[in-house]
Amino acid sequence: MPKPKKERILEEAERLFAKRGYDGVSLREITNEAGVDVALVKYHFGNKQGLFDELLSRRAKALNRERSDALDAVLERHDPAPVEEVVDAFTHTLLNKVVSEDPSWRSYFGLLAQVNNNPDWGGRAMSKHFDPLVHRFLDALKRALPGCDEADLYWCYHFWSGALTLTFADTRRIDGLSGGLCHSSDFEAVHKRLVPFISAGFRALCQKYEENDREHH
Amino acid sequence: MPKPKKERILEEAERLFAKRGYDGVSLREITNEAGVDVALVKYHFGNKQGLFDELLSRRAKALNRERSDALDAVLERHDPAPVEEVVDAFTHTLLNKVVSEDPSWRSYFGLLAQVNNNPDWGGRAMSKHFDPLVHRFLDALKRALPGCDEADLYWCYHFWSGALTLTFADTRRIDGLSGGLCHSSDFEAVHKRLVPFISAGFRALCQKYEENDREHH
DNA sequence: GTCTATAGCTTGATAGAC
DNA sequence: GTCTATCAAGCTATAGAC
Repeated sequence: MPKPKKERILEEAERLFAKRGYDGVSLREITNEAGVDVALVKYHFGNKQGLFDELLSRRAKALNRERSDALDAVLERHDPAPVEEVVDAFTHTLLNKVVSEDPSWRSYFGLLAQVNNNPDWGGRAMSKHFDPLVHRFLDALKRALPGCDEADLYWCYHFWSGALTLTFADTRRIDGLSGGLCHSSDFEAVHKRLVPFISAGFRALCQKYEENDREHH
Repeated sequence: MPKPKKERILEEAERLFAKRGYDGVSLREITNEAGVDVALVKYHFGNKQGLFDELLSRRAKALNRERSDALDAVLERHDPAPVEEVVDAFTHTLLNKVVSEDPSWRSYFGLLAQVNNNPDWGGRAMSKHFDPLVHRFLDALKRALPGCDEADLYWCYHFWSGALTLTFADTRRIDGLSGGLCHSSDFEAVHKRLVPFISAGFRALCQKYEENDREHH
């Protein structure tokens, strides 16, 4: 039994939008790749924007639940939890999906990279789907970093988000820059490094008191 | 004396491409905003891609020299220089231009944000214009972080680049996320926080030995 | 659900007059 | 350098048959 055509449209659209952005792909290209007729886009999704919105939201729900559960698991072990564990709970789920599962997740994150950096409507779209979850994580980080300034916390998340989405954009720039030493699509390498990098940033900006009474200037 | 039309095209193109990306803007929209005829694009730049390339390169040269000079100034004072000073020399120049000078620099950095996150040809374009400069900075950081792993260094730069360009994309997401506490276009606020954030990340991943013989585990 | 057929418009590009 | 005029191709969207 072949895949439903609606599903084929979604898959190809996800793949192509991730590569070239909303305006860089036409409906005809999507439907040609999917082997279906253009008119089906109207039938199933209303129009191009409707197709795109459907792409964004269909995976967001499951993803949010999964990451929320990951945070719960950390907080059950200890609350306040160490910065590293909270950061890892946020990032872990994404990078795991990219490495091991269904390759269409990779397209989805590429899509999010496009949206996150879109100055026109990307901010609103990201907020709509992910801000409630982000607030949960920032609350946990706030407890991990007592006395921290709220604005610092939000800016740290901003830097984190930028580092993460550039990774998912998979531009292959680092391949050349590093002379072949690193690879843009080596998400295991990122996984190993992103959590300590970001955690150190949070601590540097937001950690007002050392945990122990060790001497420090 | 009115501005040359060639200049007006460049200005409007920069502004619009920064907002909506290469495929999101038509030549007619650019030339309408500039109050000139479409055919002038062909005359001055050959075609749409030629116009875009000209936008990328015309400011890159001056920018690279300025940042290279900033690095020289730091290294003259001390080599190896502290991580913070090297990171600051890279970032300082950009953020200064955005805060105080000609508003078109802001458009230019918005453009770079689009390019840096473009999976299709963005990596190549960024490399072409900026990799030599980046290598100079990474060399300085390598000396500041003796014994560090090269791959770690490149990935740190990658995270840095993502954080910086999401800032320049100016998506206004942080405005809503923070409930109005932070503003996407508040580059002074970023300036204050980006350098310590990124420096801490570099140290966390790349610093193999403490500078003093202070006790640590 | 799926297709044919097409309307109506915009796109990038360009030849040629001035 | 600048404009008028136009082209061929592409686009999204949709009405209507099956």
